Amino acid sequence: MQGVASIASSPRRIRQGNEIAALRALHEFRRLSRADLARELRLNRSSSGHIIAGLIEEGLVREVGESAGDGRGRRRAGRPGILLELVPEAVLFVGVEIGVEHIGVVELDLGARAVRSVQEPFDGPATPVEAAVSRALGLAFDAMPPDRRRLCEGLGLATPSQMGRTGVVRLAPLLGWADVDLAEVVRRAMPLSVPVMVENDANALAIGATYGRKVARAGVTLVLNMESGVGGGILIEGRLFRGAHGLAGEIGHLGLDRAVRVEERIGLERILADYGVRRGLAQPRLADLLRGVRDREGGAVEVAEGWARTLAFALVQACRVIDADEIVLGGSVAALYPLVADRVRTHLREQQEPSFPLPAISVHEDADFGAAFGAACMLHQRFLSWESNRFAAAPSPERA
Amino acid sequence: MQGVASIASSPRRIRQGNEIAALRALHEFRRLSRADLARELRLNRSSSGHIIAGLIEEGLVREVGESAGDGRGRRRAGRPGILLELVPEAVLFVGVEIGVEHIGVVELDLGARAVRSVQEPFDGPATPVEAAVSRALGLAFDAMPPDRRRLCEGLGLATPSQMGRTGVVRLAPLLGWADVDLAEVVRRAMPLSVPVMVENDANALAIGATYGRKVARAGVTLVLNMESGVGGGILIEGRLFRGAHGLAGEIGHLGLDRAVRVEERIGLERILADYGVRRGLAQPRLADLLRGVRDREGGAVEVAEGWARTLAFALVQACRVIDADEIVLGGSVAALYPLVADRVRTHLREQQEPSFPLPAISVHEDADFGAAFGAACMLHQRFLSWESNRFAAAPSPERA
DNA sequence: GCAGATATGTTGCGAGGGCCTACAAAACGG
DNA sequence: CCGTTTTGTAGGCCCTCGCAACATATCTGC
Repeated sequence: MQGVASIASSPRRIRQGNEIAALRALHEFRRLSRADLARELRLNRSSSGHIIAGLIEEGLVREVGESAGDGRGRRRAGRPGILLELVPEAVLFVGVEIGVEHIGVVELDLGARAVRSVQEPFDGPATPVEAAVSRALGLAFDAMPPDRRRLCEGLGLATPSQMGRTGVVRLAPLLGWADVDLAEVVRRAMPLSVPVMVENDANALAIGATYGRKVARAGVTLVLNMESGVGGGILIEGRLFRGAHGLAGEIGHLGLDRAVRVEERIGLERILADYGVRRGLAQPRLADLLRGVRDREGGAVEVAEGWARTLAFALVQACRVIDADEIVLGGSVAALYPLVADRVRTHLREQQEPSFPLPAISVHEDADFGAAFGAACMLHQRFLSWESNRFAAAPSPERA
Repeated sequence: MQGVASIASSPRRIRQGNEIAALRALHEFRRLSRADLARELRLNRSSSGHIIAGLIEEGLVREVGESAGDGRGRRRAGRPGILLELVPEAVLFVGVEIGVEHIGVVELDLGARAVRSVQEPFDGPATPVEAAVSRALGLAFDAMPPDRRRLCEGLGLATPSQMGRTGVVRLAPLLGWADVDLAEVVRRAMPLSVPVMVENDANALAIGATYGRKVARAGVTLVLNMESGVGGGILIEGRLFRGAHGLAGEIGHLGLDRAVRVEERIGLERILADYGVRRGLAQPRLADLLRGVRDREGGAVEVAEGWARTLAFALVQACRVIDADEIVLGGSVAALYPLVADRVRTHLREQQEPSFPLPAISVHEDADFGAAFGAACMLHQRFLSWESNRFAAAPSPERA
C-alpha cells in the first residue's frame, strides 16, 4: 500500500475500483439510477449496469420500488431510471470505546447509521489490557446472534492512547498501558476473523463528528474533545490526519506561554474549580455553571469569559499552523460555547490577522458514543476503500 | 479530479497509471532493469517490458550501456538486466520566483536537477502584477532557444502571496497585490501552452527543500523559511499540505503569548537589532553575529540563546498541532542553528512532554533559488502524477 | 572447458474489463 | 397517437494484464 506500487493495477483491479466508486457514490447520494451512476463515475451506461449487477448479486445494493424523479418530484422526459440504494442491513461495523470510566459499543450499518449502542461503567486504570479488551469484545459480541455476527465486516477500537499507524500503543497514561500491540491483542481475542483497527479516542471522535455529512468534505476540519483534558483530531478532505505519531491535533497541550498549557485553563476541572471558588461552592457541576452563564450570574460570566478568551487563543494558534476552515467542538464542555459564541468570535478576530479568514465553528451534539461511533466509521470508510477486505482473496498472492 | 470519480478507471487508465508508476520508480531509484521495475510495481515482467517500450518510444526513458550489478558491483547469478533510466533532457520545467527585491528563474530537467538559474534585481512593490509577470516570463523564456522551449512541460510561479488552490491571489501585502487571478494573468502572458501552477513562496520553498530525497517520504515535515519574516510550509508524505486557504505552516505568526508573535523574536531584523544594541553597533550584519556566537562573544551568545529558546517554543507549539517528525530550517537565519543546536534541543526537551517524540532538525543549504526551484518541483511532481497533461488528449471528452 | 543453475527479456495466447453501437422499453408532450 | 427523450441491455471490439514458454546471458562447480 505504499508509494509507487499502489498506483499500478491489473485488469481485475479496474472492476474493484469501480465497485468501490459505485458504493461510495451510492453512500453519498443515497439513491441513484444506473444512468446517474454512469455520469457520476464517468463510465459508460453499460459498464455501470454491469457493475451494479455484480453488487446486487453480492447483496450490497438493491433496486428501490419508487422510480426516479429529479429529487424534487420533477420528472424529466424520457424513461425514468430504476433507483438504486445500498442495502443498509447487508453488513455491520462494530465500534468499541475503552475509556477510563466506561466501555461503549456501537453497531453501524452500511448506511453509516448507528443501529445499536450499549454502554457500561468500567474501571480503566485497574484493568490490564487483555482483560479490558476481553470485556469490551464481550459487550460487543456476546449478546449478538450468530447470523448477525456473520454480517460483521470489521471492528474499530478507540482508547485514550498514543498509538502508531499499525495499532501499537506507545503510551496510555490514563489506562496505565505502555508498549502494547493493542491491535494484535484485539485480533487474538476476536471471536471472528474481520479487519481490526485501533485509534486514539480523540482521533476517532474527530472522524465520527464529521463522517457522513459529505463523504469527502473539502477543506480542513479541527475537532476538539473537551472534557477534563482537551484532545483533538484533524481531518483533511474528510480523511484523518494522524501526524507522524498519531498525535496531530492535540491542542490541549499547546502552551499559552512557556509555563501554562491550554487544557489547564479550558478543561472541565479547571473551569469548575474556578466557578466553585468564585461562588463558594464545594462541588460545582457543569450544569450549574451553564445555568449561571445563561442567567448572567457574576462569577459564572467571568469564568465563561476567561474560557472564551483562552479557547480563542488556542484556536488561533492551531489555525496558524493548519489553516483550518472548520472547527467542531465536542465533549461536555462544548456546551459552554453557544453561550459565549460571540465573545469567542470577537477574540478570534482580535488575535488573528485581519487578512486571515476565520473558521466556521460548530458544536457536535450527541457525542455520547462519539469515540465508539467514530471507530466504527473508520471501518465503514475502510470498507468503501481499496483496503476493503472484499478483495482479500484477490489476485496478488505474493503479498503477506 | 474530485472524490468518487477519480477512483473509477478503464483499461486505458490502467496503462497510464502504470506508466506514471514506472516513471516515479525510475526517478526514485535512478536505475532499474525491467525486471526490477516489475517487482517494484508488482507487475508481470512482460507488462513491465511493454510499458517501458512505450516510454522509450516517447523518449522519456533510455537503456543505459552498463549492465545491472546489484548497486555495489555484486553480481547475482543469472542474466544481468539492462539498466534503464529517465532521459533527463527529455523535458523541462521552469520555476519562477517573483520576490520583493528580485526575480529568479530555475530550469529543472526530468531528473529534478536544476540545469540553469538566473536572478535579477527587481522592485516588487513598485511593479503592477501584469508587468511583474511579463518581466519574469521574459527572464525565463526570451533567451531560450525555440527547440528548448518545446521541451517545456510546465511553469511554476512562487510569490509572497496568500492564494487559493486555483491560483487566485487574495492578498500579497509585500507586493501590493490583492484579489488577482494570478494563474490567469500568467496563462495569458505565457508564450507557450503548458500547465501553469502558482504557489506561495514559503510553500514552494518547502517543496523544494524536501523534493527528491525520496519521492514520497513517509511522515510529516515542517519547513521554515527564516528571514525578516518567518514563513513555513508543511509536507505530508511528500505532498504539500496547503490548509484551507494556503496558509498552513505560517508559524511565524504563532503567538508567544497573546501580545507577541514568534517572528518578532526570531526574525532577522529583531536579532540583528538586539545584537546591535548589545554591542553598540549601528549596522550589525548576520555574519558578524554568527562570528560572535562562534567566538563565544558576550552579547552574541545571549542573542543566540534567546533565539534558540523562542525557536524551540515555536517548534514545540507547531509539533503539538501537526505532530511533525522532521523539521527543515531554511533562510539566512537558519545559519544560526548549527551553532546552538544543542541549546535548541535542550529547550525542546524541556518544553515538550517527555512522551512526545522529538522531531529531527536539519538545515537546508543552498536556498538561493529555493522558491523558484520549489515551484519547478511542483511541476515535476505534477508531470509524474495523474494530473500530468501527457493524458490531456486522452479519453474523456466531456471534461472541460 | 562445460553442464547446470539462475535470472532477464521477449513472444504468443487467453481472460477480463470498459467502450461503442444498436435496440427495446418507458415515460412525456403536443 | 406519434415523435422525443432517457434508460437499461446485448453484442462486438479493443486494450491491458497475467501466464507459460523460450532464447539469452551470466555465474558456479566440476
